[in-house]
Amino acid sequence: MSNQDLSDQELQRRESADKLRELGINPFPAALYPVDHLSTDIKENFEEGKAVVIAGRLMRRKIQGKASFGDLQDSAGRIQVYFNRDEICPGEDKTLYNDVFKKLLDLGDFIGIEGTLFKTKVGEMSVKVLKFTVLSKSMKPLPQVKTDDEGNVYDAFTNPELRYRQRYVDLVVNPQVKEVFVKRTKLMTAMRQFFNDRDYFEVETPILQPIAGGAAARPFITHHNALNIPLYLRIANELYLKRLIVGGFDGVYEFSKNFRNEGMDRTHNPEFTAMEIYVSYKDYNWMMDFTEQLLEHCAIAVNGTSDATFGEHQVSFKAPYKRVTMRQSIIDFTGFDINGKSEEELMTWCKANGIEVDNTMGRGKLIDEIFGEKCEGNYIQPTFITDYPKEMSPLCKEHRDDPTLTERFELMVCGKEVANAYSELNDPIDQRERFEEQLKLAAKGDDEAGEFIDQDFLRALEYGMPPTSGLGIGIDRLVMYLTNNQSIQEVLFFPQMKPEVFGSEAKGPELTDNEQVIFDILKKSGSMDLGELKTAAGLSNKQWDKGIKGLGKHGVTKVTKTDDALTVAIVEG
RNA sequence: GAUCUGGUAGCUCAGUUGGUAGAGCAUCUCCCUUUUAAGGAGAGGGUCCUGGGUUCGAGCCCCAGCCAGAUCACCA
Repeated sequence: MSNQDLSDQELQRRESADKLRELGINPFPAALYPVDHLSTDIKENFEEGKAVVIAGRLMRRKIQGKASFGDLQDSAGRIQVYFNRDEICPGEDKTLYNDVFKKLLDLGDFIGIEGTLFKTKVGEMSVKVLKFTVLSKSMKPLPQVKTDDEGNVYDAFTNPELRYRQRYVDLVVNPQVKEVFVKRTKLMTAMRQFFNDRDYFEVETPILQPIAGGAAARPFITHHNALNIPLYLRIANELYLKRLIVGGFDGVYEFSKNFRNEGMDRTHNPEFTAMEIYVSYKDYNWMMDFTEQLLEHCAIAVNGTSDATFGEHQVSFKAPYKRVTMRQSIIDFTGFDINGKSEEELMTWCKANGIEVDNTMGRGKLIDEIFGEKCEGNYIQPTFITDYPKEMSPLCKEHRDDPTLTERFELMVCGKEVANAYSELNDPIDQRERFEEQLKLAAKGDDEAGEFIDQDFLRALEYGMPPTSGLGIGIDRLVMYLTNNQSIQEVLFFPQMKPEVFGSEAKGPELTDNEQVIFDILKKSGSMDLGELKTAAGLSNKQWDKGIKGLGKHGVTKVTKTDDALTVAIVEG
C-alpha cells in the first residue's frame, strides 16, 4: 500500500512512530513487560498508594496543560490513569510529557504503566503514572465510542459489515461483544465439565471424510493430491463416534465443526459447531433426563441462572422439560391424527390445509412438513418432541411399541430445534435396509437423502454395537439463546462473508476507456491544445471530464496554462 | 434465488425542488495541574460503493452491477 492510500490520521501515526525512533524509543519493542495487575484487580482490591504495573491500550486522553487523564483498556476492562508532567519528568527535560505523551502517543497505542493507586476528587479509582513505556504503536485510528455515566453510548460502532469483517475492532470497542464470546466458551467448558464428571471421553474424529455421512446435506468437496481421491468436509461426525462405541468406549463426545454447502441466513453459517455425545447401554428416555440436566447446568454456568431472555421470550432451562409425541403434537395443534394414515391420505390433508407438497415426499417427509408448518413454532419453553416417523430417521432405532416410528426426540426451544437424539440403530441388517431406502428416496429426487452407503460403518455395526443413545446439540444456536442474539453471526467470531475487495486490487494500473481514448490521441503529438483534444476525442462532456481528470490524477498528463490557452501534455515517465 | 432497505470524512450520521458537500466525535495548532460522552479558540480532512445514462449541471433522477442487513424461499 502506498502512502497515497493512507488517510491523514494514518500518515500522522506513521510520522509519530518515526519521531519516537528519533528519540531513541522503539515503537515496537521486543522485551516482555512485567504486568502484575489487571484493571479489574485494581478496582476490586483498591489500596491507596499501592504500586502497580499495568498494560493495555490508551483509549481516552484528556489533556489539560501540565496534567492529563486517560483510560487504559486491558483484557478485563478499563482503568483511569493520571499523567502529571512533573511526576513523569522530575528534571528539567520535559520531553517525555510534552512530546512523547502529548504528541507522539495516539489513542489505541499499547502502553505499559508503572504507578500508584489514588482516588480523584470525585472518587474515581485511578493510577498515577510514574513511568510509562510504549509497547506497541497503533497505526490506524479505532472508532471512538463513548459511554456516559448512565450507560448511554455515543457514536457506537454498529455497522454490521465492518463489525463482522473486522471483528478485532468490534472486540476492542464493543465490550458487550466480547461478553458474548466469553459466554460461548463458558458454555463449552460447562459441557465438558458435565461430561468429564461422568467419565465420558472427549475424542476427535476425521473432518476430511471419503463419504460425507451421518446427515443429509450438500457437502463441500476437496481433493487429496497424494491419494488422488475426492474428500468431503464432514457434514456430521455421527458415524465415526458410533465406530468408537463399537470399539468399546462407554461414552464419547466431540465438539464438531461441521460444514454444509447450503444457504446462509440469520441462523445458518456454512461452518458451524455441533456437540455430539454417545453413551452405551442407554436409551432415548435416559437421554431426555440427561439433556435437561445438562442444559440446566449449562444455563446456570453461563448466566448464573436457568432463566434466559430471547427477544420477546422468557425461557426457563430448569429441568424437567415437557415431553410430547409428534403424533400428539399434531393432534394438539391441528386436531388431525396421523396414526395409521396412508401417504395418500396425508398428501390430501396437506393440500387441504395449505401445506406445499410434491410427489417426491414420502410419508415421513409429509408428517415432518405438517409438524414444521403447524406445530414447531409454538414450542417456546424447552419441549421434547418424541417418536418421529421411521422414514425420516435412518440412523434411529425402531420404536419398541410401534414399528412405524423411531425412538427419536428433538428438543424445541423458541420454536426451533436445538438438540436431536436417538436410541441408536445398532442392527446392521436393519441399518443396511434403511440406507438402501434412502438411496431409493435419493433416486426419487429427495436431495436430502444420502447418496452413498458407508460400507465400513455397516461392517462396524456387524461386529456389534451395544445399545446406545446419542445426542447432538447445535452449539451456535444454544449460544444464541443464552446470549439473546437473533443472528448466528453474533455468536461466531468470524462469520462467513464474501471476500472483501481491497482498494489497491480494485484500482489497478490500467486506464479506463475514456482515459485511453484521450491518451491515444495525445500520444501522437505529445501535447495538444485542450479544446482541440476534446474535439478530437469526441466524448460526451461527462466522459471527457472524467477522462481528462483521471489522466491528471494518475500523473499521466499535465495541463499547463499559457496566456490564453490550456495545453495538455504527456508527462514523461 | 426473490423482495425491501442501506452504502457520504477515521467512526456515527445529516444532506431540502437536481445548483460550490455538512455536523458531532476523532485528527492537527494554541491555551489549560483532579477531568470523566461533551473545557476554550482556530485549522485540515471526501474516488458521495462502482460503471453507464438523463441534464447546462447529479450525493440526489433513471439503468446495470458490487457489498451488507432484514424479510421470504431453501435448510436433519
